[in-house]
Amino acid sequence: MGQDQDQGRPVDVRAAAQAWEELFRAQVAIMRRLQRDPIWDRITLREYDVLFTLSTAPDGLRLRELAEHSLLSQPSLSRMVERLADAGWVTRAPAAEDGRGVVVRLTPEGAALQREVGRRHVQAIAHYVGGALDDDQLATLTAVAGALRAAQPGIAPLERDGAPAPAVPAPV
Amino acid sequence: MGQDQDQGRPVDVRAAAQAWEELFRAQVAIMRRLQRDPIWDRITLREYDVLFTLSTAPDGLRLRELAEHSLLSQPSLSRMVERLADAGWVTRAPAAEDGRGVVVRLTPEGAALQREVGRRHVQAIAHYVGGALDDDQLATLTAVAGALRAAQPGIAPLERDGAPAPAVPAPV
DNA sequence: GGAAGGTAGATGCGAACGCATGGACCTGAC
DNA sequence: GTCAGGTCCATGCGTTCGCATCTACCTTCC
Repeated sequence: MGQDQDQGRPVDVRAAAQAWEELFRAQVAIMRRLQRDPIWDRITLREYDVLFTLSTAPDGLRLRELAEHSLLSQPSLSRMVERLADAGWVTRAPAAEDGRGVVVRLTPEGAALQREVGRRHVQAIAHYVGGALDDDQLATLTAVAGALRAAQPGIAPLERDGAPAPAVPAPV
Repeated sequence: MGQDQDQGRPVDVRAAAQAWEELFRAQVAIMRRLQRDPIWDRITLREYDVLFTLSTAPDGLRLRELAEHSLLSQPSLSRMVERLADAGWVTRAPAAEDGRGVVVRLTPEGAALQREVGRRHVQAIAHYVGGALDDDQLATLTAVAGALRAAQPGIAPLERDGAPAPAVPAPV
């Protein structure tokens, strides 16, 4: 039935696959509805995600920190921030402590846009998610999804075919 | 028919937003790990999703039906199916009942590829999801996410110019 | 101090995306 | 029959994506 895990606990493969499929499908269903809401004419949902993350950091964030919270690859995020800066919603400044770094900060216009879009977006979330689950279910979902995410750093990545990690290309 | 929950019960906006954020972040975290697995050298995860959906339909699916289960827009899905057909993994045939329609079907090669990749993919899911949650949590997650998705058809889309909103910052 | 290796972010480039639209076909009213 | 409107899929087009790579800077070790 189960498959042995590194921690030694048997894992129900079918139950895990089913849970992932439901989680994934639910997320897709909600996301598609959110994206159809009539509030994304000024920024895209992905751009909003970046503005939202920045809104939680008054002193700005390094591009690297922003990438950790983003769905995008580093190059894509770099270009998105460039577009956001061109639009006047963020500023890019050299990092004081690290000559390689870039600190991204919301402008007042960007903060205002985030608040305005966020106000309508959270209402939509309450409509689609809060309209489907009661308070107990919301709390349960928050707890279980949080546990799932929190456990990830402690789980090793999958190796290729049971082979050991690839050797360094440059010997001595 | 879905029930109209907006009229009977107040929605906790903050709890709904928090649940959505955790759901979304957990999905992103797992998806990023899955995409890094060394099993996507022949097809992408999105292509696998299409092959998987087709594997559940021995008689094939209309492109329209496939689009309902897909994350892609209709044009993107149309082109993806074209690529899958060029690779020899699916066939496209005119629909018998509808001259506009296209029926997409797995080839034996496509079915074999789906099974092979699927076998490794489900192990990865068991590793990342099953390694993070116990059986009770998996069952809970399956139930709540399923309820969230099942309720969506009964919830009306958001209208332009919605109701006034509280000042709560919204996650993605 | 200086070389070696690692990290942060930018950029070239081809692939894939979504939006808008077009053409073919179906349906229903008359 | 035929015409209007809707549905299904394909295609033109501009945008955005990720991968690979590059430059610049930091850190470590000798």
